[in-house]
Amino acid sequence: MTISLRPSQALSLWRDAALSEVKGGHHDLSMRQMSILLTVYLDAPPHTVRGLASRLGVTKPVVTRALDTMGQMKLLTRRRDPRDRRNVIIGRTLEGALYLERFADSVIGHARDLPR
Amino acid sequence: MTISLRPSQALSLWRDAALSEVKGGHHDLSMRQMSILLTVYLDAPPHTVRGLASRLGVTKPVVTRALDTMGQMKLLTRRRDPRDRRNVIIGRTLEGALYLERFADSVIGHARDLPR
DNA sequence: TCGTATTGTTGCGCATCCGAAACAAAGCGA
DNA sequence: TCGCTTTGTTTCGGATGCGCAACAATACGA
Repeated sequence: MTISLRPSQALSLWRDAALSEVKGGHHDLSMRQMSILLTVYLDAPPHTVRGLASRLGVTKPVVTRALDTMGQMKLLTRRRDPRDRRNVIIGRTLEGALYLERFADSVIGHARDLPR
Repeated sequence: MTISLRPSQALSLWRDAALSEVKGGHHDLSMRQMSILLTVYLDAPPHTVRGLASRLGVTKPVVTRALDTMGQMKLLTRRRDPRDRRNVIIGRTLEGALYLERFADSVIGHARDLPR
């Protein structure tokens, strides 16, 4: 499946979706945080701090802090790996799933009526 | 022109583009900041603080501070309106245009090879 | 000219973030 | 058991963000 976009369409799509998010008064996540959240929900588990850090090319403290914030927002969870208690397993939440589902719908809607 | 996306494709596209941005070590803009930047570059000028604030549904200080930050990043400029010196006109820069051009290419590239 | 409205900025107290380094806890090999 | 490694968190100083309210500068009508 190939989806063709022209530059102005790509930017319009991003702007419209981000704008809906802002106007909706939801979380104001940075690109780093959004990358982490989406990776947790799109890639196969398990997810660890170390894994996410290397996947994103950022340091571990960055991931730890993003988990602090988004954990407090109930967008994901943290728990110790019982098999290797050094690891922390990052899990999904119902709230996070609903948030991304709604976000995806927003992107889809804006993609549908993009200026030609 | 109608572009059809399924939810997982919408999220993958956003994730891949955001991830490239993060891994590229560029600016870590929030959705609010990105909305402002894109609005300035996509909508017809002139752009004012008040106009952007109402367009985004945020307060004026939010816009002022975003302009502080992105102005320092050279992504846009501020100058007084000579006709009504209460107004501040927000302008584009070469650097901002290049940044968004590159970003658009990234989105396009990821949209092209999206999983079916 | 004088009062009032409009525009953008700043001050306040507080929360979050950064990178780098130090750190505690857990696993593991000899 | 005793280092050594690995994992995630915390600390540090400093930057940035927030909402809300007060503010200065400018415009404009009576």
